[in-house]
Amino acid sequence: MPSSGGERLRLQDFLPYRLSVAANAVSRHIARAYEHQFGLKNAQWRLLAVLADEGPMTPQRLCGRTVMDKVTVMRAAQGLLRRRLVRRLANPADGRSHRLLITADGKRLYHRIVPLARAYEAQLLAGIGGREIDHFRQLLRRIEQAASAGREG
Amino acid sequence: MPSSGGERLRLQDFLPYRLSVAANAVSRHIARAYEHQFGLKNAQWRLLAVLADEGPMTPQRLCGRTVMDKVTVMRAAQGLLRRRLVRRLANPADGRSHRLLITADGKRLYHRIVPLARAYEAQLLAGIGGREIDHFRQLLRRIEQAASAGREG
DNA sequence: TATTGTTATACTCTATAACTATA
DNA sequence: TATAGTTATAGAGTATAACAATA
Repeated sequence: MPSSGGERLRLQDFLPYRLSVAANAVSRHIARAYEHQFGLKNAQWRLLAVLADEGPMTPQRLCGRTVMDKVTVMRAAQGLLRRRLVRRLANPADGRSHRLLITADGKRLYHRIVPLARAYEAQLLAGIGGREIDHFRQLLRRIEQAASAGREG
Repeated sequence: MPSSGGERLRLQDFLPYRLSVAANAVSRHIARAYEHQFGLKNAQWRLLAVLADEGPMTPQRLCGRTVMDKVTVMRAAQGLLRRRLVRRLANPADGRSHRLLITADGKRLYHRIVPLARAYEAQLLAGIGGREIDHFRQLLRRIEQAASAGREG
């Protein structure tokens, strides 16, 4: 009988652990699939999706929208630029900044991936009711906010 | 209006993305707190918790119990060994293998961390009912299993 | 001076493979 | 030969800091 006295904690029941394991399994699956089928890293797929859905935006704003590090966004953008899936839009008013814009090629690739992404999401949630899914999403958001609260990055 | 034709996907509503963002925020918080207060990396904390709660076990089994890479377990174990928080138990029947055993120092440290871990978990779930939490955990497990299914690695 | 983008450096976790010593 | 543990190497994401160009 290990750890006889004092408090104990089952890692298997520790929410941060379960959250991490689940998220990693999902991310790893997607990373492998999209890398294999489309040559896109996770970070690149995130950028492409945001640019396709929300229009041109600066690298700085992309960091916020994708919750990724500045360096990660930089490297992902460079890969997408090299493949001509996005291009730069200069900012006449401010020579320092620019916006990234998805190209026609980028949109085509994006529209090939969307159905697969939806299908995988459905597969993850197979057999779970719509109300349950909504509720799950809400709790996930609350946990995310609780975890993000009180950090000034 | 970006992405006028074809299917679109809001990254902000894409479950794998939300899951990843939430898990990363939680993991980052813990990593910083425990690194700062106890000098423990996430991987080291996982090992310590499993060894404290489940008793001595081989590195191989630890990989399975913590869902971490072999190399990650190796490096984490080396750190814990260096600090005498765990030690090796030789296996007389098989000279190749051994088990890792948490030491008295390791247990002391573990028992200092447990209340903090519980408190943080409670903080993440503040204001959420017990039944809701159970349900959330169930769905998380289902998603994890759906994501892990069909990989032989 | 402050900010945008960029590069450099380092660290963690992961992935693959090679190596050792036992079996 | 196969396996447990170990080490080497490389990649992705993160964190910090430095730098150039512009404001």
